[in-house]
Amino acid sequence: MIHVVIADDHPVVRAGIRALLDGESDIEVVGEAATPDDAVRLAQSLTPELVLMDLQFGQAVTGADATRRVRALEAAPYVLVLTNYDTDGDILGAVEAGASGYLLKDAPPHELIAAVRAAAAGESALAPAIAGRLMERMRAPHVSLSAREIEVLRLVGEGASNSEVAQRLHITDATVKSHLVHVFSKLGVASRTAAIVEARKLGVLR
Amino acid sequence: MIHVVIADDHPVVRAGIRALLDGESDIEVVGEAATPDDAVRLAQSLTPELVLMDLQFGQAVTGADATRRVRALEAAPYVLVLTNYDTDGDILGAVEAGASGYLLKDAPPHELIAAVRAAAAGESALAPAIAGRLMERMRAPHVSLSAREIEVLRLVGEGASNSEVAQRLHITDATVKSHLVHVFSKLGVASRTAAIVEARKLGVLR
DNA sequence: CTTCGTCTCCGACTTTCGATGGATGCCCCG
DNA sequence: CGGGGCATCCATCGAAAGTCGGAGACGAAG
Repeated sequence: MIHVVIADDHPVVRAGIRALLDGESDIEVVGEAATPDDAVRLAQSLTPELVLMDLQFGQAVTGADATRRVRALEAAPYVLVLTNYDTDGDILGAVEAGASGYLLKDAPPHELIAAVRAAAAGESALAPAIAGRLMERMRAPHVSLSAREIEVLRLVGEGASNSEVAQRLHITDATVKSHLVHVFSKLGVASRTAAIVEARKLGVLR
Repeated sequence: MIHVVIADDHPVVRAGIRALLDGESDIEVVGEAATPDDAVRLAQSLTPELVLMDLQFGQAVTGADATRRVRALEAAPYVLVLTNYDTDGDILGAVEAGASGYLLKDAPPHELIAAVRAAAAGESALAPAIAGRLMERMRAPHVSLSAREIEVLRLVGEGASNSEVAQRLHITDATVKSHLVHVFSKLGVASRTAAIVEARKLGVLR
C-alpha cells in the first residue's frame, strides 16, 4: 500500500487528485496540505511513502523549498512535483531539491498513477515533455561538444578503435586523436574509457 | 486507452483477467482468443496495443510461436506472457520471441494491471520471481567471467587505467592486462572499450 | 599420483593511444 | 578588414594498452 500526502493550495486540485488515486487499491491518500509548511508537517507526522507537491503555493514559489525540507526528514518520503506549466523555471530547482519526478497537471490520469507508483518505488518519473527540456538545461551549460566531436565519441563509445573511427569518417586517425583530445579536455578526463563514462553521465551518449 | 486482446485456452482464466482489467478505466479488453491462431488473427484485425498471451495452449507449446507472429505484424502489439509456472522452460523462448513481459497467473491483481500498463507503454515488465531466474539463464551460458575478471572489468568500466586498476587491486599492471585479455576473449572483443560495451549489453556491468 | 583445467599472477615485446605542436579555413564582431 | 575564436585537419614521439608466453596454486577428474 502506497500512502500519499497531497500538497496543493487549490482545494479543487487536491480533490481531483484524491479522486484519481482513490480508484487505485494500492494507493491511499492519507493527508492533504494547503501550504508548504503543512506539507512538511504532514510528511513528518503521517510518514507517507510519497508526497505529491505543487510548485506554486499562493504567490511565493516555495514548492522546491518544501521539497528540500521533506527530503531532509528522517522518513524521507519521495516527492513527486506537479505543476501547470512545463516552462516553469523551477523544474531544475525541484529536481535538485530531491524530487523523484515531475508531472504536468494535465497529464492523463494513468500517467499520474503510474508516476505515483514509480516514484513510491524510488524510480524517477518525468513527464516526457519535461524530460527532454530538463536534460538540455542540465547538460548544455556543462559541455558543448561539436558535431564532429560527438560523432567521433559515439563511435568510440561503440568500441571502435581510432583507426576504425578514422576509416568510418574518412579522416586520418591523427585527426580522430585530435578530436578526442578536445573531447577529453571538455569532459575533464584523460582517456577514452573515462570519456565514455562521463559522456554517459552527462547524457551526451546513449 | 489501452486496448487488450486476451489469448488463453481456458475460458475461466480469460474471464478472470477480463474482470480484473475491466475495473480499470484506461484499459479495455477488445477481444478474446482461445487458440494461438485466433490470437494472431485478432491481434491483426483489432490492432490492440497489447496481447496477453498464455504460454500453454492445449498440448502444443505454441505461445512463444504466437508471440513471434504477433510481434511480426505491421501494428506489432506488445505481448505480455502469462503462465502458471515459473519453472517453465519457455520463458527464454517467449522473451526471445519479443515478449515485453512475463507474469505468473497468481500474481496480485495490481501487479498484473501495472504490468499491462508498463507493457503497453513499451516498458518491460517481468515478475520479480522470474527476472532473476531469467537473468541467470540469459547471461550464464554466454559469459562466465571469474570474480577477479569482473572486478578488473568493473574498474575499467569506471574509466580507470591499467595502472590504476593494478594499484587498487594490489597487483601488477601486467596482471591487469592478463585478466583483460581473458575478458576480451570471453566477450569476443579486442579492446577495453568494446569490452565495456559488451559487458553492459550482457548485464555483467551496471 | 598424475593429468588436466582454471584461476591467478607476472615480464618482455608490439601496437595503439594520447600529448604536443602546428596548419588551414570559417565566422563574427569591434 | 583584420585579428580572435573555433572547428577541422594532420604528423611526430613518449606513454599506455594489448599480445605472447609462461609460472605457481588449487581442485576435479582420471
